[in-house]
Amino acid sequence: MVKRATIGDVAADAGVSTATVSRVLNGGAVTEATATRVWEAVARLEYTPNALTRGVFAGRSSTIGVVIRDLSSPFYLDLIRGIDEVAAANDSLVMLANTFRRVDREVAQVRTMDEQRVRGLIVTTGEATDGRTRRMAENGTPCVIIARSVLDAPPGMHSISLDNVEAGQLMAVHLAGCGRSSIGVVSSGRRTSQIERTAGLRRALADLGLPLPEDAVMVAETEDEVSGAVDTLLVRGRDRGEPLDAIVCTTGRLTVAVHAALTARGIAIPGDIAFVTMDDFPWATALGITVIAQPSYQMGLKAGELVVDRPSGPVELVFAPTLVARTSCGERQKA
Amino acid sequence: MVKRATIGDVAADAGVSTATVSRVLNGGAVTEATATRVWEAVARLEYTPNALTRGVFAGRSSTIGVVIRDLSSPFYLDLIRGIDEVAAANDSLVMLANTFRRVDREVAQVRTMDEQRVRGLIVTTGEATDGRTRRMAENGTPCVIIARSVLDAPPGMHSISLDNVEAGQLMAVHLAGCGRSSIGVVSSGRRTSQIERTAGLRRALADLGLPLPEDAVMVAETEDEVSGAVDTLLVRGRDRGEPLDAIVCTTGRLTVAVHAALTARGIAIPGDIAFVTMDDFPWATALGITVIAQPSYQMGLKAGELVVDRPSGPVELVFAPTLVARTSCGERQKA
DNA sequence: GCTTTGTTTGTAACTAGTTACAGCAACTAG
DNA sequence: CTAGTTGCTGTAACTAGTTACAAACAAAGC
Repeated sequence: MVKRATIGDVAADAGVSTATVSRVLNGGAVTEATATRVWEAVARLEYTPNALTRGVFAGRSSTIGVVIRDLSSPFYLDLIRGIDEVAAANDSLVMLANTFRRVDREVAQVRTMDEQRVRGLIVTTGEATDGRTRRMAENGTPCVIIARSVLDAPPGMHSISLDNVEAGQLMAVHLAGCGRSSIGVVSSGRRTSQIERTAGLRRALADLGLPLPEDAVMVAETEDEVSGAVDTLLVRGRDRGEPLDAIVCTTGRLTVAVHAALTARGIAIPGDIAFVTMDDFPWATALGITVIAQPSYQMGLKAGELVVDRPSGPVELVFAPTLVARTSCGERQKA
Repeated sequence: MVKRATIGDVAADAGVSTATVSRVLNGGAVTEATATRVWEAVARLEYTPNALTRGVFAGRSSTIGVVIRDLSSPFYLDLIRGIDEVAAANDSLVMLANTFRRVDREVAQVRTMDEQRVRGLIVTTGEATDGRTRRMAENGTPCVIIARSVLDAPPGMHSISLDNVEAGQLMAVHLAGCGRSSIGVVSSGRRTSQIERTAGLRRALADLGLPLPEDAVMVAETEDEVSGAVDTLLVRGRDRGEPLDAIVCTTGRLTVAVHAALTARGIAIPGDIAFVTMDDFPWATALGITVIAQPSYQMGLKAGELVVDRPSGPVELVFAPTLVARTSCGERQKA
């Protein structure tokens, strides 16, 4: 095993002090002749500076930490792409952690990010990590909370989210416009985003004279629970005397499962039942699925900028959703 | 801005030396009474140890570096999940970099990973980074090259790849079994994996008495080039007097584009043309697309283990592909 | 009661860098 | 010819930890 060259080795090889090598590397005042000799030594010894040591002195590393709940969601993928774009433009790297939707791992990974003294932290975690991110913000590490807003955020603690009420309303108006009136909802749980989307949907539906009964909303935590939830929705609609003519899914994570549950029962989309879901994805076009799209790449860009630019106060950004109409709600095709 | 507590602050607060605090934190010999006082000080000051400083002393950090060419591919997503699994079990984090398929960024990011003194590096880059990864391996940083093999790898430099020839052969046998004889191939370029898959396909086809002409293979570097490539393939087949009855895509990255090109032309799958592609993905079931699946999660697991376990010699692992038959090749359904 | 042994703790050196400050040489100005 | 200024370089202190070594102390053995 070959030992790595240190700045001391380079200094010895070039016949100067470590201070001078450091100055050459970081652009201080040095003679051109000295600089040349140092660069030659760097090349000869294949010197690669130790970013950890640099980080120790600077008080923080140059990497941006990102904690994601579920890497498989296309929303997060585009978000990361946006962050990565900003990171690359600022000589940063992205340190990514996936929590697999487990709270204990969220807490552990945010702590690790803190230990790593990340330049900034972008998280999609729940409230369990708020204590630490708050403290990190106070310690001078900008933190960006994605997909929910934060009460009484201290300076340096930001949030980026979607206007979820608006997302629900867009769905309601679109479904009503397509002549649907008996709607079932598959939601994914207790997160604020889910509740707001359902609330927006319900309010807009009510405004259109189409009340959404409480029992027309089913919660499915995992993909396995989706099939049963869809069944229940179908049965309840029939019992109510208003067989379902539309299914709304309030989370992109369960789109595949809901779609599979419907087709497995031989239900035609949109023939029998209309289908709208959250988050655009590559195959939505091929499948003709109408979705509410989030500007996830833009959100990632903004998150990265908040980390790099370090605005003084807490910043709260809310992005507008857009409806991408395709064919899954029985949309009339343009002639 | 509140300054972070250091080990010195904890020591002062507990009335001991920094050495004792370090011993409490890392499990050295200390009285229970001292340990209690130290832990109380840690809690009181909300002390978070600096992983950078630890890394300086240890000579390396505890994070695993991963450089990915294209985060949007489901193959890489599962690979990362596998790596992350091993990382989590070993108190590591994954530091991820996306190169957006640009060689200059690959080189820069592998260098940054080296500067960060990652515990190990897992890359899906091209040959341009081999010089550095070789050197890193010699310096004691295990490197795992994904999706291609490496000639004369030094100790600590490993490779994990798919049996690409076998993948091509599986496609050939399956298509022939479905009664297809005139096959067009959309490939994505000069990478070894692509060439091997096409070679395997051609060889197995020839064995079955179905030669694959040179001009039945089109290269599409980007998604934009796919539509034109498919057109050319269609025209050439017709000119040859053997209109295409199957299209093979040798990269998962272009699956969406090839599928879209086919459906945009009103070509029915599998009615008019059969379709097989690489890499399984969530929507493949819904769409009935037959694929050659890679055990990407397992590959990630192995990659992570090579980093953590540091076997002495160079290890070369080749995984077997499996064909997941659905309906896109006109498969006979089981009764 | 003294020596031996073992445990706990502190001192100080070490990791690989950065930087404040001082020193020294060369050049300019009086 | 000397004083002041400027520019380059080295010394040494600093970052926040870890650890080898030695010292201190108590308990046990003789």
